[in-house]
Amino acid sequence: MKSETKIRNSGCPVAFGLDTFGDRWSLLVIREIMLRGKRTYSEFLQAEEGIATNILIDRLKHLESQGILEKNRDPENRRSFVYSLTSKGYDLAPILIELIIWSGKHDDRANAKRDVLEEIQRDRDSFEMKLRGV
Amino acid sequence: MKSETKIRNSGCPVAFGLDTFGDRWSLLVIREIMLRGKRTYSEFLQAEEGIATNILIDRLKHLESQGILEKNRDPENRRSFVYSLTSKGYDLAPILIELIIWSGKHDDRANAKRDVLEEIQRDRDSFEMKLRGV
DNA sequence: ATTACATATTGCATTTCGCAAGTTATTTTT
DNA sequence: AAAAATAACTTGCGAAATGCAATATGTAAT
Repeated sequence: MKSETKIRNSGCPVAFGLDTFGDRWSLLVIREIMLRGKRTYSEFLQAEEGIATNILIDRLKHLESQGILEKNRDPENRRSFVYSLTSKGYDLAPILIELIIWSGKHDDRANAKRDVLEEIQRDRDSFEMKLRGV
Repeated sequence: MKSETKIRNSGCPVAFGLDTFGDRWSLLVIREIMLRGKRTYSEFLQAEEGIATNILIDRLKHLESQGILEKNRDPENRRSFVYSLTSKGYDLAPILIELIIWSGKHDDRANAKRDVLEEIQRDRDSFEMKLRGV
């Protein structure tokens, strides 16, 4: 996990966030958990974007080391591990929501999925509560 | 600019946003413009994080091709170009704000800069207006 | 014409990524 | 108890992206 060693450490909050989860895959893993209820390594692998196994495990370890995810054995399936968001991880919900709003406004592809966007527009606060599992 | 060819195109708004500006440098360029009033190639190069020249020009072209930036000659210095945000680019303000809020909450380094965070907390809406140049 | 400045490009070593195959640990089936 | 199946990794290697230094191109001032 080399990516962890390279820290810009500029003190800027934007740079801090980018160092923590600002790569092409971390937010997709977080989306799988927060928006789609996925929890295990093999479920993340099935995501439509097709993440490679070594990249996935690298990101899971990184996010875990950053206190965004935590890993525990699945009590219902002893050979499986469950990744879940910490409160620090759930605090990413507003970023995810703003990302969805931005894309909803600017992605004009016909196949763009609009259901989540409409749900946000109806009631953003309760959508955020839902993401947080409250 | 190979990064442009690799598009996940999954239809998911999170993936769309990540494809558009979800690398380690794009948001830093946008920060330079939106939060620090920087406008030119050489100003971006001076950012504390130290972006390489080839990466910078790659990202500028990419963001321009995505309609987030536009490039014009500086009327006051005819040998310089000015990059500015389009309205699509300014719409990234809420994402930047949420990123700053998240980092402000979770970056416990002593040197983390808190002035911007406090300004957001006092009045988020007028901070966003300020970023948008309104 | 020369110099200086600003933007951009090129070459090359290093790092990361993506894909396929293999490994380890645990559980189920026979 | 042995074999098969499942889940979570790990490894190897070619391809792509990145970082750094040097060079090139275009514009303006002297």
